[in-house]
Amino acid sequence: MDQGHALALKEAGMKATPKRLAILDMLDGEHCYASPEELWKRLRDKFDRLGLPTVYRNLEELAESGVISKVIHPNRQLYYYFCRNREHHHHFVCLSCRKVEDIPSCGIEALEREVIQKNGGRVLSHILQLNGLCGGCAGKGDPQ
Amino acid sequence: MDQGHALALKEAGMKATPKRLAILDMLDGEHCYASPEELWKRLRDKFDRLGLPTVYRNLEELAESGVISKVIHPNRQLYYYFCRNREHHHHFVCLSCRKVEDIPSCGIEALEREVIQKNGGRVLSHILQLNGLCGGCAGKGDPQ
DNA sequence: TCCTAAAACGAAATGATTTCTATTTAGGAG
DNA sequence: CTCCTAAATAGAAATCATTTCGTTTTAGGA
Repeated sequence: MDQGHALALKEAGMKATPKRLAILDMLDGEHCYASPEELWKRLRDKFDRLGLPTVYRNLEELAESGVISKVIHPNRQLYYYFCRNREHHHHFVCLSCRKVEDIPSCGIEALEREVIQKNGGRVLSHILQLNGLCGGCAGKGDPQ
Repeated sequence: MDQGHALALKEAGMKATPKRLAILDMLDGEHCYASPEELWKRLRDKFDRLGLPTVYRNLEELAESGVISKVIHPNRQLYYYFCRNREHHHHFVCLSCRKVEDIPSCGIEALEREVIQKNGGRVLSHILQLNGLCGGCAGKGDPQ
């Protein structure tokens, strides 16, 4: 159990409960995104009781406070990814093996300024994500 | 009924059925994205019979063939938008009034090349969308 | 005009996600 | 080290947007 995670939770104003830490630990160390149910199934044997809603709730709270990030998936189900990179960045996600690579820079802030200058208004958030096949999966058939 | 829509459907290899055209017509002329159910409710009185699944199916098919585009919404429900701009581009969507503005250029192709060069693999699609409040909605309270 | 694949119907199913109420717990205060 | 309280969890049940299915209708080329 990474002590740094407890710290990250404290900074996010969240209690460092064992289950919350376990969820975070499980996401960490993977280079893949995972669904709530998958994480739940893998964590069940670590706890005598662990509800699926607890996993859903924690993942959502962690994403909201920026500790983990959401993946936008074509099947529109929820997937989450833990990223050590604390800088603002984006992801290239493999639709086959679920590997996630960081995208270095995006220059999207300039785009935001341009849009606001032209249309007015306010940009609250942006989504930038590349979907595809990672180096290992490309050429090994279609994505699942 | 815009005759151009029938043509667009033909080009997409889809039959120009009255309902499909009506869905397309309704989306056209708006600068807002709409949900399947909203479109269905507004179209019901134009037809003695119109099933909600029909609206869902058509919107999905139209989006798949590139005639309309999907909006990625924080509530993860489906929304669609008709865009006259046939060039590759992206959108700034207002989370309050649902207005959609085109984003001129994105330079994302260069980013794709950069990512592939670094990590290998293949980019199948990308998502770029700005979420916020349009000029009219900014400063009028929080988004719904 | 015919024919056939495509489209539409609509009731029913689906299933991921959320809600709800009661119970437990983390962690700051004393 | 206790207490206390807000926060977190359990788990069953509900939700509800979306999809499926088998049947009927229709667009549009032959």
